[in-house]
This record gives sequence, structure tokens and C-alpha cells, in this order.
Amino acid sequence: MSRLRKKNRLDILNLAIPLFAQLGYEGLSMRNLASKVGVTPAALYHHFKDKDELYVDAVSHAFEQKTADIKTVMAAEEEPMKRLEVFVGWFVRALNKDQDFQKLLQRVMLDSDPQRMQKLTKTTFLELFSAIQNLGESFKSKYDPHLLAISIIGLVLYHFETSSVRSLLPGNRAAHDKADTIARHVTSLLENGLLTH
Amino acid sequence: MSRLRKKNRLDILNLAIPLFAQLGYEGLSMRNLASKVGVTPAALYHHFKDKDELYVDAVSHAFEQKTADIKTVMAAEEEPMKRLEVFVGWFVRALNKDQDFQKLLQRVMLDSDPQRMQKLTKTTFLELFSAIQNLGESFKSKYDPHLLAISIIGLVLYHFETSSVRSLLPGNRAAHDKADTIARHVTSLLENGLLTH
DNA sequence: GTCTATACACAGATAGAC
DNA sequence: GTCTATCTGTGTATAGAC
Repeated sequence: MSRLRKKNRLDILNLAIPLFAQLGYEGLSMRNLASKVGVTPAALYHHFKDKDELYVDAVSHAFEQKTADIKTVMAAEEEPMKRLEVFVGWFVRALNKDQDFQKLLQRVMLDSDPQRMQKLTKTTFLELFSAIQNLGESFKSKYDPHLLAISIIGLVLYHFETSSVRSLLPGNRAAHDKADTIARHVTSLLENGLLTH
Repeated sequence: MSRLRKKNRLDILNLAIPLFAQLGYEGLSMRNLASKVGVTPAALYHHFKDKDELYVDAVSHAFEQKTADIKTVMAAEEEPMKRLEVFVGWFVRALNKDQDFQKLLQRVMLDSDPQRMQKLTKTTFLELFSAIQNLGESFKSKYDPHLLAISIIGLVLYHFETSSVRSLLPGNRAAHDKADTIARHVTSLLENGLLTH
């Protein structure tokens, strides 16, 4: 961060997002963030009432940027299976390109403060989730739309959630971290199930 | 915890496990843990070199208990699809019964300390993962065993990882938190894929 | 918008008595 | 095996000058 220009809310948030993603709420101190921004802690309190407000704003901002175009992307395709492929492809690429986005998703779900959790669910998950539940419904399958939405999201997300662990586990190959590999695996598994010979 | 008996390593670990699960590494202080155990912080340092050792031991111990009987359970069944059902049933019930086990899994994967991550992967995930990868191979499907193992675990686990968020999202029903509902959904989705009318 | 200075609570950790 | 006492660093947060 340039030390020559005065910082505004957005500058601080954009620096805070990757740090909160990597270190978590308790793991990132105001002192630490301030030093990364290039100011003293007192300056942060000029922009944000307290750490909690800074955190909620940072996460909200991160998700607004990312999920802005999902609906547009998905509305463009009518046929359910194609829409699934479009969504999975988009989601996999979004997670692959931006590890902080993925880590934040993980962190928010582990938040031990129920109030913060409630605030963030509305500003983050709700939009993403509704779009996918809608997709799940379009299959008109026997599955419960809510459970199906969770399954689709989880199937994609879990490959990224485990990325740092997977490299230490047997059977790991470099290709497993490539977006295309994951996208093809997930869509095929969802489409056909296990028993394909 | 009884205040009349002297505490040993195991007593401390068993109290630390749910607290680390709920609060995370940074969220649980030695002071706080000591007060829950009913001793002073200094007493904890008689049993453990530092907080890091206590954490790693606690997580390792939690997982050893839980994963001890997976292999036995799975070896009892020969037919792949039956083995899948047995595993998913066991896993869902284990996560459903013991929320701390599930939260710990989530926490370990988010650990920001790479060294701790490496230690824990060996003592925790490795055994669980190998068993499931083995199961995945038995299907002799076109899928990569490694990716398939991740998919199966993620599909189950994600329903629990999102439990506190799901209740705030549309389409939620009480049945979604029942072990049987989740187990049936997951096995059916894996077996048949989406297109079942 | 940022600083210096500071308050005060709490963190991890140790020395040494019992 | 546990205590009291304590060291030292760091946490969030504020007051008030520039």
C-alpha cells in the first residue's frame, strides 16, 4: 500500500480481506492490519467503529464483488444441465482464481459469534444460495431443492477447502488443482452418479 | 470437572477438545481452559510444553477416538455400493452425534500454521482418507480415486459445515438436520446422479 | 485523516515454593 | 501436580493535538 496517499475505507477493506481470509477474525489484530495499511491503529478507528464493524464490512464487500454477476451468468442459459455446467464452471474458476474468497467462505461458516453469522449470511450466502437452489429446482428431480443446493455447492467447494491438506494425502496429482479437472469431475459425478463404466 | 481429583493429560485433553472445536486455536486461551479444568494456567504447563503441543494433542486424540473403527466397519462389507452406504451412514451419524468432531475437522483445514497442519494431517485425515479412497477405487468407475474420495467426504461433511447457516436460508426444513435424511440424500445422489424422475 | 501517547485487559509463559 | 506471583508482549480502544 502506497504510503504517500491518504487511505479511505475501501483501501483498508481491500487490504483487510486477504488478511482476514488467511488469519481469521481473532488471528488478525488491529495493530497488524494497521501496520500493513501503513498507518497507526488509531487511524483505523477513524474509519470503523470497532473491529467487528471492520470485519463485517470487509467480508460483505468481498462477497458483493464476487457474486454480483452470478445471476446474469445463470440466466443466460435455459436448459438445466447446461446451467449446471455454467454455474459449476463459474464457481470453480472463481474459487480457483481467488483463494481469499474461498477461505472467507470457510471462515464465515465457522464464526463463533451468532450475531455476526446472521448479519453475514444475509449479505453473502443468501444471494448465492438462492440462485443455486433455483437451479436445483429446475431439474425437477426427486431431490429436495435445499439439500440439492447444499450438495452442489459442497461438491465444488470441498475440493478447494481441502487443497492444503490434499497435497499431503495419497493419490494426489498436480492436475487435481486445475479448475478444468475439478469442474469436469463435479459435473460428471452430478450428472451420472457413480456407476459409469 | 471434579475439583477433588488430580487431573492428568487426558482429563485436560477431553475438556480442551470441545472448547477448541467451538472457539478455535486463537479463541481459547490457556487461562480460560485452566479455569474450565479447575486449575491455574501454570498447572497446564506441567502437562504440556506449550499451547501448540496441547492443541495438537487434543485434536489428535479426538480423531483417534473417532476414526478407530472405520476400517472395521467398512471391511465387513464386500459389495462397493453397500460399503458406500455403510460408510456414509457411519460418517453422517458420527458427525450428527458429535458436533465437536465436525467443527474440529473444519478448524484443522483452516489452520493458518503450515507446520501444525502437516502434523495433524498425518495423525487425523490420513487414515480416514485412505479408507475412503479405497472405497472409491472399488467402484472401478471412470473417476479419479483421489477426486472421488474428496467428493464423497465433502458431500457428507458440507451438510454439517453449513448447518448453522442453512437455518437462515430459504427452503430450510427441520428434517434436513436429521441423520437419516442426509444419509439417504447423499447415497442416492452418488448412486444415481441428478437425472432421476 | 493521521498522529502520539496511553489506558487497561488479557495473552503465553516461567520461577520457585509446597 | 498445583499453587502464587510475576514477567513481558500484545490485544482493543480512546483522548486530544496537528
